[in-house]
Amino acid sequence: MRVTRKDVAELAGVSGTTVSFALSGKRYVSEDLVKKVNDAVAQLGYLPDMAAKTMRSKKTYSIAVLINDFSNPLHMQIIESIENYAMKNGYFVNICGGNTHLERYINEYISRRVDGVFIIADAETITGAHIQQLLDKNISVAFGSVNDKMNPKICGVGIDFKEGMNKIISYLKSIGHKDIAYISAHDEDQMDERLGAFYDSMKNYFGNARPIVEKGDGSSKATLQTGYALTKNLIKRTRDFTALVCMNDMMALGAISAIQDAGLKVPDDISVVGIDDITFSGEWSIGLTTLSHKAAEFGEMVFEVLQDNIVDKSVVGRKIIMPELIIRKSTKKID
Amino acid sequence: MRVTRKDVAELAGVSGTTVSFALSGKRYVSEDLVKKVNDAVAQLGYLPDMAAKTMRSKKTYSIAVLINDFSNPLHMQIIESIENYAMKNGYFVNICGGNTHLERYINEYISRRVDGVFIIADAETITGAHIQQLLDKNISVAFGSVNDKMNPKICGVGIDFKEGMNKIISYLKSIGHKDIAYISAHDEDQMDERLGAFYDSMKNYFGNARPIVEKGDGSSKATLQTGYALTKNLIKRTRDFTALVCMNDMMALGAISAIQDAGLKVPDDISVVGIDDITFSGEWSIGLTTLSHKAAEFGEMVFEVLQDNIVDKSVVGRKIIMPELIIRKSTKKID
DNA sequence: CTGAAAGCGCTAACAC
DNA sequence: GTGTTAGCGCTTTCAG
Repeated sequence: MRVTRKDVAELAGVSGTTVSFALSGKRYVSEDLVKKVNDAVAQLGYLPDMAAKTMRSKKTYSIAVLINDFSNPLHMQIIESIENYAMKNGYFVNICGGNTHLERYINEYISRRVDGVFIIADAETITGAHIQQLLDKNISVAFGSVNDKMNPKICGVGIDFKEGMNKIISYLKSIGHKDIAYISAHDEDQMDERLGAFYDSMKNYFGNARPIVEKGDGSSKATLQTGYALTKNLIKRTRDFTALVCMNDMMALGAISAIQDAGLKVPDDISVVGIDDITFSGEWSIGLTTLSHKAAEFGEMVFEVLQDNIVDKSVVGRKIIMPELIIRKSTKKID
Repeated sequence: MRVTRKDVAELAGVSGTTVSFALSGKRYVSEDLVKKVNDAVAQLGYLPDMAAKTMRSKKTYSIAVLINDFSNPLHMQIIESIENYAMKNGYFVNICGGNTHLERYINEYISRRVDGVFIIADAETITGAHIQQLLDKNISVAFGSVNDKMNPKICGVGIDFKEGMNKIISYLKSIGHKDIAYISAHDEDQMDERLGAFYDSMKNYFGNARPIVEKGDGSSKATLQTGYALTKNLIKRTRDFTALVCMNDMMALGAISAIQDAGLKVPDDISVVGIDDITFSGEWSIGLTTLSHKAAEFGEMVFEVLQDNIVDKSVVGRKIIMPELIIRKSTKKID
């Protein structure tokens, strides 16, 4: 049924070993035989059996992505990019969703010997013990964030929100804004670097320690709906701002909608800035000014740190993406 | 390093064979020994080696999803659902993107012995020959659509757009609309059942063989931007409609934006209906009335037909999802 | 009722 | 330069 190395060897008139080495190049094989082997491979349509390879080498050339929010377009863009680079390097990508079957996933990773795992899920339910199980089995782990307290064996690619927020605020300042509000779905805590960065930036650029902020309760998600509701409340509370920075693009879209519903115009009355640069932010009719995390680069880096660690466990990559401000039409100079 | 079956056997004081059968249940093992084995497994934290299993059984308990549009939220919802059911049944999901490396992917599928492949990518570049390669190697194939001319060995889950469109049009009729327009990113051809279904429904319900339709050129994608542009053109051309059906939700969102820009209101002046029910359609401030394909069910069915075919190649499942109209706030009764 | 042993397809010492 | 062979960890026939 299946074409095996042995078939190739027979057709080429050489030993199985020679087929192996001719294909891998790990030891010299005369040109003559290499050609014979290649011909036989082509003729038979031979494809190596990964399971057998894995059995010997203990490598699968596959990584897993653990994600819990498939509806976040940014996550999907990152995964698309990871997959792209993985494939270029001969790796396969497994996708796993939700935090519900976490224990199961960890076991599967071990059972199936994935070489590495990228965790983009909200880390709440993932404990150090889970991670340790993977590391114990020599499986590389990368996070979609970076901080000082992280287990030193875990790789990571983070985003420099501080600098990113500075880019937003300095840009708004440069076009004449100084009363800048912010909407956040979450309350301020260690999970949300964005809000902290906003406070810092406002202090840096304006010496304003108490900027206008509208926050959701602990349970709200950073959705369009939340953006709409928060902005509605915000406008009811005060109109003392000319620019609104939103925790992410979806919320920004909701915010724009709320602003328009209130009879105001974007960007004429209020400039709106998002964060994330998800695909359709650029396609949006208004054209959302937003902070891009460069999903394609992000994905490439994730794959890079993972692969480096897979190859050599002593190399633990920590990279930081410098976000870039994409100026579109939702922001406008104040006269 | 790694705990193997042999270790379990030694600790439990039985043979490797008994460990196998105690775990698989494929032959009787005395309760006594089963307990000993289970204890040893727990104590050692033994996890089977999938590669070795695959080597014997020729099964990987994994399926691959081939997708070319990660930015389509509906696709992601479907994948999330597939993954969910796959995991429940002990399967792993591989994700592969883009049509660029198609040849590579096919080879990887064979090399890695995935049990099945679900193809949700636009089928343009995927030829019958590609599919045949997979089928030849006993790999199951499922499409995200169904039609009569399909290779009889390929499973599929389709959507009944005809009936779905009837639901839209009959609903609009029931609330007093009769001048109903449609925007489509693509021109009419076999790839786009939706447009054809619209013509049919309009004829059925109103005897109108030439309803108002605004089409993009062959190259435009069904994005928010396209929806905006088409609607703008449409409004410029005619205002002789009270309801607008859009090829998908993203376009509907663009349409709403264009309608508002034209100084009209949704749903007071124009009722808007989308198709797909992507996640944030419900979260949208306006609340989009849309046709749901029930992504969760869709994913479950895809996994089901795949698994059935994996288990028994003579079972080629073809299922049809009956879409459901979700009525929200973008549509309104005409007085 | 349980164990021994062959073999899945591959790699990499170890021969020659 | 090339070939022989011993496993990798598992399942399953065949013996007992």
